Amino acid sequence: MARPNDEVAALLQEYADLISITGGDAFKARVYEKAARAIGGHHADVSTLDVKGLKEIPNVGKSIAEKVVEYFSSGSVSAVEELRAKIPAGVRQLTAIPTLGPKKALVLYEELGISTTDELADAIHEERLRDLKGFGPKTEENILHGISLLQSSGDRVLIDVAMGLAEDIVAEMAQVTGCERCSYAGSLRRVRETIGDIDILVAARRAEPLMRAFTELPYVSEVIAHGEKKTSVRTSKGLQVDLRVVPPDSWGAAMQYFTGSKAHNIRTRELAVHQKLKLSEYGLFDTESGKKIVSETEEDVYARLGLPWIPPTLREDRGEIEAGLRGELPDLVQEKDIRGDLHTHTDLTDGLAPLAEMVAAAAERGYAYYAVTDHGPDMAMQRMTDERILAQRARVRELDGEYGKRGGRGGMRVLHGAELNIGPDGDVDWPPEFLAGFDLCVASVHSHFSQGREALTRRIVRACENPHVHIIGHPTTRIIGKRPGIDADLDAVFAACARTGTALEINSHPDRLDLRDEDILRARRHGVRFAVDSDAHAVIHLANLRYGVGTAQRGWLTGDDVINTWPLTRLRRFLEKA
DNA sequence: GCCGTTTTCGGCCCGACTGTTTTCAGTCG
Repeated sequence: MARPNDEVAALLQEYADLISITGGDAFKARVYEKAARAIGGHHADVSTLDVKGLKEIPNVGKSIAEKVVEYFSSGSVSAVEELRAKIPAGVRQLTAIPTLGPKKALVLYEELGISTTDELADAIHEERLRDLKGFGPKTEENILHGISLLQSSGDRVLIDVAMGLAEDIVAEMAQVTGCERCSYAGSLRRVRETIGDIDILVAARRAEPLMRAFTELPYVSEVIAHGEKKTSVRTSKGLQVDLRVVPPDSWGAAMQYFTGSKAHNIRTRELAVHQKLKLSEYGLFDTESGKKIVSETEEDVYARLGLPWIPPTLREDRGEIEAGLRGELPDLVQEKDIRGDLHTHTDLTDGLAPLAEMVAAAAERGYAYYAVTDHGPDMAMQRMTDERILAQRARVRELDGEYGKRGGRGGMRVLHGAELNIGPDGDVDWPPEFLAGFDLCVASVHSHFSQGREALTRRIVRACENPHVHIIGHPTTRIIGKRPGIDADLDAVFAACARTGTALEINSHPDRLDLRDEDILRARRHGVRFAVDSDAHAVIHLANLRYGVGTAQRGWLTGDDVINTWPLTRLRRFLEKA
């Protein structure tokens, strides 16, 4: 079930789209977009707010506040309904076709009555677009190509897939003569959970050799646009990659611009305008004289706008500008702050690597502690028994003895834990006296995802109330792009975690990233603690932690919010759940 | 439609590329 805030955000976004399509005031459309974002990201449930409360949300004024109230009291908004009556839903969907925007969509509907993708494809094949003003042969071709892209998914990809490709391209570009600096930017640098396209930025005096090398990369299947300053390609897997080449002395302004987000950039440019400045990817300029003020580093650009450097993971216009102006940006948790991983598997259950290999790899990462948490017996296919887990414990204690003495700072302590299964009624695998033998327990939902909302909520709250459960693993159980999160009352779960001293996991596996950033932001307001874990089932998965840390940053978490940045003595006190 | 250290009206981010145009509109990010 969608949050009320998300429902309203979708409705306002639809209204904004309909305003654009009907040729309404573009500024008005933008305001509705901004309000949609603000409401979608607002911490409080907007269905409980009155007009006065709603108006306190930025970019929500009287008119929009009244529409929101109207929506919750009557189930619809008359202004939206009026536009819906004029423009079939299919027309709005036409704008999902790349290269086809609101203006062309309206022409197609008004002149030819086209309101679906199929009708559009037919009309092109019947050459009925030939007489329309602004529609030439190339436009027809682009639309047909756009339709096929839309139909062959062309979806966003998981962050690890995009990161692998981006790091490869950056390495390739760095080899090209004349490349002075090269980096990825965009949503990848902001560590969004999925990536729609990859932005690569290069600083060089001459762009041409880089553009050529870029289009000649082996996995490029199509060149979408090819100009002096920008080239866009599509890879054989359908991912779009944009290369921008800027003069070396514009590097900072260009990184700031191409990192985005779009909403964040609009805010920074507005700040510039208010100071009689103009901000673009080439630098920060004085509006009147046109003279460049700064552009070499991001720090310079932000500083001249009166802001501290804002970490990319915060650049979503979720209050980071205001916090920056007040000097109250959070001191975000960093990957180097993580002292240990608290959720990992071995080949005793469904992991691939033996205990000793996982522990050795963890020590290699410089951890101060590391927990082994294989599945309990309730996950029947894992064939866990008391004997097997106790034998593993004995081996863990031996390894703890070995690794605890190594290294300069007291070595790495190896902890013995388990990943328990939260059953349909909130019970977990073993009785309390057996659970007491573990150093820590993660507990997760693995089945019965579609119980009712109340039952799901009660189930997880019960797990929190278990004194031997320390961390709720992958709390919503979503699989990105495959399975939605469970429909539990997350605010009730967050409150229970805060009350019982149970941490919420930020699972770093790229197809989970669970909790997600927006839920972290809400949970944080309840005073919950978090554990950023890899849930590694193989040695290479340990490195996924970077994505979990990025997600934690997107949830504005500091090191103090994350229990596995703490020294072991403080962590052990937390595990007592006193 | 929202907003305000140029405040209650008049602004509202900025630039690249493409296609259909002879000077610019549309789309995208």
